[in-house]
Amino acid sequence: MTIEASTADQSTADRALIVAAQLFRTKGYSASTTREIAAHLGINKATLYHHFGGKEDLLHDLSAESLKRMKTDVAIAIASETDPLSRLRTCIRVHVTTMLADRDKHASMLFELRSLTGERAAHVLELRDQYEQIIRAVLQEGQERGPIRDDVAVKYLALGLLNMLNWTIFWFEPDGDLAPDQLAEVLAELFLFGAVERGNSSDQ
Amino acid sequence: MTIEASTADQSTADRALIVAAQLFRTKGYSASTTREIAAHLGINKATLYHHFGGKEDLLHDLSAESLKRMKTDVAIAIASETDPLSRLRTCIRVHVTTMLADRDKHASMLFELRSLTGERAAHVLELRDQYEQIIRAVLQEGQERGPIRDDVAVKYLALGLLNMLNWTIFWFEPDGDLAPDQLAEVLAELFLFGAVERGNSSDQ
DNA sequence: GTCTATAAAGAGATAGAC
DNA sequence: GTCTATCTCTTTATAGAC
Repeated sequence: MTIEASTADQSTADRALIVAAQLFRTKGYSASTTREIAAHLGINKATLYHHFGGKEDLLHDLSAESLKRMKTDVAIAIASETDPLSRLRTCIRVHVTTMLADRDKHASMLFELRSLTGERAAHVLELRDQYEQIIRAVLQEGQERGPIRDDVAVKYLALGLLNMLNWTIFWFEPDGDLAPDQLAEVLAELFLFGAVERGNSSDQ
Repeated sequence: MTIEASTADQSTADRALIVAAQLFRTKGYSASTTREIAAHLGINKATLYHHFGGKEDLLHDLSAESLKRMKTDVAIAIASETDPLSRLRTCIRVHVTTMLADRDKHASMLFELRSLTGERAAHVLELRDQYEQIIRAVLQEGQERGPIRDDVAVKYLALGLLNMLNWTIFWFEPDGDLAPDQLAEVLAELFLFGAVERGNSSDQ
């Protein structure tokens, strides 16, 4: 397993987060050891503790990094869209592409959140809630000023949307037949317009 | 934590799977110990090894149980439906209700599949593939004989559908405002007809 | 900032009596 | 089928030299 590729001119701390994320996504947080992480970094186990207080800090830091990136990317992207539907489409596209641009960190955050405790857990949960609030606001705007149906509560629109988008990180293969932005397009199309053909009398 | 509730007249092996599933879902497979499982069962650690070859057997057995139940329930339910769209609706409803009826085992299967190795992994993956083939067949039939759009490949329809349904097990709260069959209805509505209002000129 | 060495605890699993 | 007792290995984390 070659993990260290293209982490040359980064600090040891940054490289540690990259390596940890890859291990956490593949084997899970609990099954990954600080020994492995140090080995992949080419440093001694003890050296890792100079950069981080402990194993859980690695998970906290990479999770926080993942969510902050998500919040920033999506917030910037939707700021330049005025039409509610375009804004939602942009939201979906950036969510998927940002997520898949760093699969390891985002998957680790999504799957291993339960392994965080105390203040570290609280902080990451807070960041997650802030991000989801952005999504819910876009959906609500779509109901009030756009074509989004209002017979389904925003809560469940957001639930369905995040289900569809987040779980993708499990299945996505970088060498598959769709690039991240193409996959995002398919998922947006499916979420917005549904699996049943439009314009037919068979609706509902 | 009271786990042992309502496992009275079951074999020790069955009770062990129930207890293991609850721990695996909550803390993850790797972070759960055979000591904890035995403690919740009220038996000694060593006794567990009379019923199972090892910790991984617990995960394998409960995962296989989860998938076999899913396959059986869905296969029986769709057999009595002839209309392609009704069949898909039924598929979604049974998937969600069966899954949520035993959250612990299904969530453990979904999340901890990566912790299985060798033949145990191969067997569970085979069961999962068999189940997904049932879903794909229903979607394909919907394209050929029903109103399901054929501009999105079955592969991605299945991906989007399973994303939306499976991830729900993470968020579902038994004491929430929707019962499993009501939640299934909302998700079916969303997947089939999309988030954008129908019948408007704003489509596409 | 990195190392050697080690502490202290917890893990999965087994032997053998009852 | 269940127990006591224990083995063996691995884990996270720290002390202290360089």
